[in-house]
Amino acid sequence: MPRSEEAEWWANAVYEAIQEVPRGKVTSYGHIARLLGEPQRPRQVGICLKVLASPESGSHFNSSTVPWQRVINSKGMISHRPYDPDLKRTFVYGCVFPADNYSSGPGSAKRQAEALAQEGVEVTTDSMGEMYVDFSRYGWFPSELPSEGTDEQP
DNA sequence: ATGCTGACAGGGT
DNA sequence: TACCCTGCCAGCA
Repeated sequence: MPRSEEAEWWANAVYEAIQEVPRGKVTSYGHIARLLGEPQRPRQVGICLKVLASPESGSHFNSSTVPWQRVINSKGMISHRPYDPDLKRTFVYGCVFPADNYSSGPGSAKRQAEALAQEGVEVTTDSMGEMYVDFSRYGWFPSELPSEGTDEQP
């Protein structure tokens, strides 16, 4: 979880940007980073999603208010969520958070695919078991966030 | 303190 | 095409 003020700002910006992704569309971690003017930080976008709160937490941004399922990697693939069942935690990146966290932990990649299918996005599985979305049909890659650019005040 | 992990991405070989 | 390397950065061992 973000602790410093800057990290807090970043996480909130990431969540707000993701809320702009329309239902039935998908974008990439890297694109969210570019929209926020930080093209070098796609990983930190993934981190924010990983620590996204559960709805029960009472947090403003949580897995029911942020369409986390609409963010996939640049190859159009639903990213893996490494998980070590023996450790009873969702892998090694610092924060230990509950394995039943809806948007992360075991099975969350499948939940992501299901959530996408539910909003009309076709998810295909290749011979390796990897799940893909076709960006040419469902991709959302605007050059700017709706709020910026056209709407600047002098 | 140091080293090493990642829900990533782009460039180089 | 398929790796490999390099930024990126918070939190454990």
